[in-house]
Amino acid sequence: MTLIPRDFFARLSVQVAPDLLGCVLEHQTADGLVAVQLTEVEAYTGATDPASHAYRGKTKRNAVMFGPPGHAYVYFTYGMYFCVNLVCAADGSASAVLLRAGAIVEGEELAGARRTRGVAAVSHRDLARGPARLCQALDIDRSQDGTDVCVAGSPLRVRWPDAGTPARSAEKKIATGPRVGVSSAADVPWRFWVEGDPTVSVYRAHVPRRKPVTP
DNA sequence: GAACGGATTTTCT
DNA sequence: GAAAATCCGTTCC
Repeated sequence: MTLIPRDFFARLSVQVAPDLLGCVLEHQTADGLVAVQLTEVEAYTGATDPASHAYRGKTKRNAVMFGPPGHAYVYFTYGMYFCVNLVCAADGSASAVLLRAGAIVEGEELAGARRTRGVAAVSHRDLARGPARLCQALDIDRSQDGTDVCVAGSPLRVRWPDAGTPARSAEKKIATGPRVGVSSAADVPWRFWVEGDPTVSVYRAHVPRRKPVTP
């Protein structure tokens, strides 16, 4: 098991994002270990990216994005869900990669239990298919915000793929396209995924939320 | 297979 | 007051 060095993240998020495909995110909790191999990510920057949380400057929520690379930025969204990012670029520069989807490679039973919570069973491909689902399967929430993922003692960390699972080799093609759920800067192809992988979430163009009916 | 509404916090206007 | 880096159940093709 080899963790990814911090230098890897000390680049622009657009460069880090495609290299992250195939890497494995692990979360060690009291219940056990769940690991997910990434198949879909999106890059975000700061001041020059209108779709980024950091576009309008530093807030209490996005402060971690402005910090040093190799840390996790976890945010709560739509009143119900968490999404996790890995912070890139130098300290002081807001930049991150959103982890959108992946395949569970360890702790699948535990991940399934977290995802279903007693309801219908979830198929293997759907366990971490989507950013909020990925967090749910790994039991990630705001208490992991700011966690250093580059140290072995951390409960949340990122490592290179196993030797036998070359997801990011010449065999696998990487596709790019517009980011999901983003209304501004939709022309920037900063979404990266492993072509043909069943765990990649289906693309949905941004649909503006219909305004509430006020009779 | 696609489209819509609901849940509900953080942030900005 | 409204929109957002979402998911899920329901409804209608």
